[in-house]
Amino acid sequence: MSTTARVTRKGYHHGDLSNALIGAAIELARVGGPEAIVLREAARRVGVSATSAYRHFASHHELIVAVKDHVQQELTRAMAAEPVPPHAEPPAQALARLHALGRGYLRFAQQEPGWFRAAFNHETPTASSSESFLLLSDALDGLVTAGVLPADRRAEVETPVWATIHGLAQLLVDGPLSTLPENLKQDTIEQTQHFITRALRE
Amino acid sequence: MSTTARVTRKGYHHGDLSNALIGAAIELARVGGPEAIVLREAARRVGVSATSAYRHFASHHELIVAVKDHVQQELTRAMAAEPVPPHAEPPAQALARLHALGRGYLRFAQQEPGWFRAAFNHETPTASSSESFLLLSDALDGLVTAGVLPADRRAEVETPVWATIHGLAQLLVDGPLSTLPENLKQDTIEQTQHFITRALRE
DNA sequence: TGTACATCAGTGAACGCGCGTTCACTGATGTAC
DNA sequence: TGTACATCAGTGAACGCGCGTTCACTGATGTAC
Repeated sequence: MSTTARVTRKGYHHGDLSNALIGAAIELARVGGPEAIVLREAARRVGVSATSAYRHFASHHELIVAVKDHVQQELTRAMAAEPVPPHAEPPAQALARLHALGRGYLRFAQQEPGWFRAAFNHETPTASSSESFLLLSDALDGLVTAGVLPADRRAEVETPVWATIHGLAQLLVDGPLSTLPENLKQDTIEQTQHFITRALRE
Repeated sequence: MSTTARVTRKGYHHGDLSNALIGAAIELARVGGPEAIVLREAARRVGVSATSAYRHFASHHELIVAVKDHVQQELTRAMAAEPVPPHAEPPAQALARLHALGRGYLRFAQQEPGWFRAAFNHETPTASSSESFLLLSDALDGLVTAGVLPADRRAEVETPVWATIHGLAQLLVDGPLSTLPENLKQDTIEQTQHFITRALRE
């Protein structure tokens, strides 16, 4: 991606310092979450003076926002990349599509907890925060089309579905469920998908 | 409560410094969340040297844990304190009880976002983290007794219900829903309660 | 093609800050006789 | 009831650290003529 394009330093000018700093900051967040995004450390890793960052970011906060933006795109990617098991019947297919998004969300949260925490650290709404929401929205439209969800319930269901998956992710990654053995974590995920299906189904 | 018992300083010895420090730290968390729990600042507010804290806590971390513990008890209290509108029919009554817990949870999160964040900051399981879970567990038992929820689904429903409310709280307090006007926030809460009811009901 | 010069993208030193923690200390308290 | 003394609960100075940011600077780049 653009943020990881590495141009080996060819003298005084770096060539792609902005992206290099973001890349280093992303790596910091990956390991230590949002509070590990330290401007000086990012500069250090790129092999550049701390001050140079100010040619590309007005402040530490701007660097953080850049990382959040990237990480939210990664979340969206993980959701979209989750395979959808094929089903013959449209209703089952539409549900499978929704549940794949949920699995992608949860997989991302579990595999990259630092990034996940960075994505949702406080409200700092970035441009990319809506992208994953659009995927959910599409999947719900699909449920209406497939006749699983009545059209008049479509709107009221959006936030609850999101909240359920998001809450489970929080509990598994950062909360009281984080100490569960992996197989029990998988069980809670399946239970939750089942729970959502029940709430949606006419 | 014990942590807020203020003994006016009567000379060299404070008398209740441990609780006074915890109380100050709780106030810091209230305003600024868990990362605002700063040992030196708590000591400053109590009017005592920073070092004195080490007579009562082995480390900064211990102070944080004490705050988390308190704050989790507050959450439990908020859940238990939420009024339950009376219903004639046992099923409706059992559902009302569950939903009151949810409302208490969400009210606490919205009214005291700093505390809420402190309660769930990373995993640092405290003794009190299970208390609010017990309330949920009781309410679900009540749903089984009232015939709303089949006994064999009782277990699989616990985590999803929790996740849904917890997720909504996160989205409202710290996440993308935090910028919604208050009335729309209330709408999402009602939608979510309805969503849960649907998922539970036989 | 060569040169003057504005602009751009870096540098290194320094500032001010506040943190958690250690250390050797001292004043206050309580207990044994 | 008085006193010696151990223990307890504070103190103040200091350490080492790392942060974000500012400043005046300098080397590299690109463009106008």
